[in-house]
Amino acid sequence: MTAADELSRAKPTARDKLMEAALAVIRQKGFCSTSVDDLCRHAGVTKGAFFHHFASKEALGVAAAEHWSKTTGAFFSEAPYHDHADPLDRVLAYIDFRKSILQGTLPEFTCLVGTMVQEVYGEAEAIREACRSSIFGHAETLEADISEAMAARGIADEWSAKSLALHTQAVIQGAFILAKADGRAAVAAESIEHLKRYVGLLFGKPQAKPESSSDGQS
Amino acid sequence: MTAADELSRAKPTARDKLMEAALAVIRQKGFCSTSVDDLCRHAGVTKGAFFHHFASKEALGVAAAEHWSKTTGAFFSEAPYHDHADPLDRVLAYIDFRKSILQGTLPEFTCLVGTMVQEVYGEAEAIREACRSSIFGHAETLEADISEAMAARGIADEWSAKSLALHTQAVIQGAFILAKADGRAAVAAESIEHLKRYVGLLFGKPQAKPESSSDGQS
DNA sequence: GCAAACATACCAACCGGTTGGTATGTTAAC
DNA sequence: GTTAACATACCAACCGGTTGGTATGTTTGC
Repeated sequence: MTAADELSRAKPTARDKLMEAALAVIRQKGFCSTSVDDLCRHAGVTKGAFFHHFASKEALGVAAAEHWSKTTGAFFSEAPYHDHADPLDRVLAYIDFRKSILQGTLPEFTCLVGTMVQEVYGEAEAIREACRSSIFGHAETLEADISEAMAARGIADEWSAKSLALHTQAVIQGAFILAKADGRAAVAAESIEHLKRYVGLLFGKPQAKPESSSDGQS
Repeated sequence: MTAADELSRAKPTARDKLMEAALAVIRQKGFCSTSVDDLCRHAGVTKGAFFHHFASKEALGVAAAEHWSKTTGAFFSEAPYHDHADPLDRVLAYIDFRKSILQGTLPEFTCLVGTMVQEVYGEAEAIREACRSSIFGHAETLEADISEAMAARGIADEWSAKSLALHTQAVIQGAFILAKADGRAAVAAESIEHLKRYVGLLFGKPQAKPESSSDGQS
């Protein structure tokens, strides 16, 4: 039995509890408004434990961004949108999936690293870089499907697979901001629908009613 | 001579200086990381002056959002993109304009209210509402042109002028986040290009090379 | 096998500095 | 001479971070 097995199975360490607390509290209150005491209280650990595991609050921010990348990476890699045979269908299903997970309260579905990087990009370089890596890394998981879809349809336009992948992330991040401003998720869902329509138009897919997407082969 | 004339012309009051400081400092450091002392120092006024004009830091945040609405509202209403005869050209020119002002450092061209609302949406209801009003109000200035363009082309799809106007703001806000994460503006410009391509495709505009846009009439 | 030596995980109390905010002036305009 | 516009001095609470210390392994020498 490895150490990692033991950690993940039975007894969560103070570090584990602090990571979980960080995702929840920072998404609700933001990074700056979240004090170290807040995190310790929420995690049920003491300040001594906090600074045993993290050299500073900024170090926790970096760790939280990396933890976010890991957990969301696993979440998306196991999601069902990869099952489509056609690469374009996979991209469109990804967008549908992003829309479908806009459920619950705002802190539950908004993005930790998008929130953090907006706050600290100018002050905490290490956090900025960790957030960049998370967002751009996630975008890269889309790039292959987009490239494949472009090749299958002989598309070689003025836009690249990479830029379209990043654009999807921009739309999603922007949708979160509008949702936070509006206090509800509906406006975010509509923006993601526009994104899906855009990708469909780019690849010459006939515009269909959003309800019936069963005949996915183009 | 009105009071407003006097304010804007000769001697800026402590309030004016604090508003100007708020735009600069909050866009650089974020709302929470900006202390009242920071603002006073940057504005060259004392704390007494601050709390003479604002009941609290939150009240300054609300005032800053309203000031932002006012100044950017004037900036955009005077911008040249309104000059096109065709309403679609006005919308496309607006998007071009948004792309063209991605100049200088990040705090210089990013959005104050988009930054603030992401930080405080759950904690400071008054600020959230002021930011919402700023973003959604700006989107409304696009709605008329979009509606007109839809009517001129007989478009009545599953999407509304309002939702497209809000989508443009989502893309722009999301582009700012990616730019902050990346530390450079280029990624934002590419996302805004995607937005322009989307609007063009929505309205059946033939996709043209971005260089030659002289024959704007469709 | 077992104990000394060391490492890890965690805790309660505390520290100096900063925070938003206040109480009490002083100055200048009408 | 009253009122709005500022300045000075100050406060209690909170901030990130440090301290000395304990409990519980883990390794190593013999």
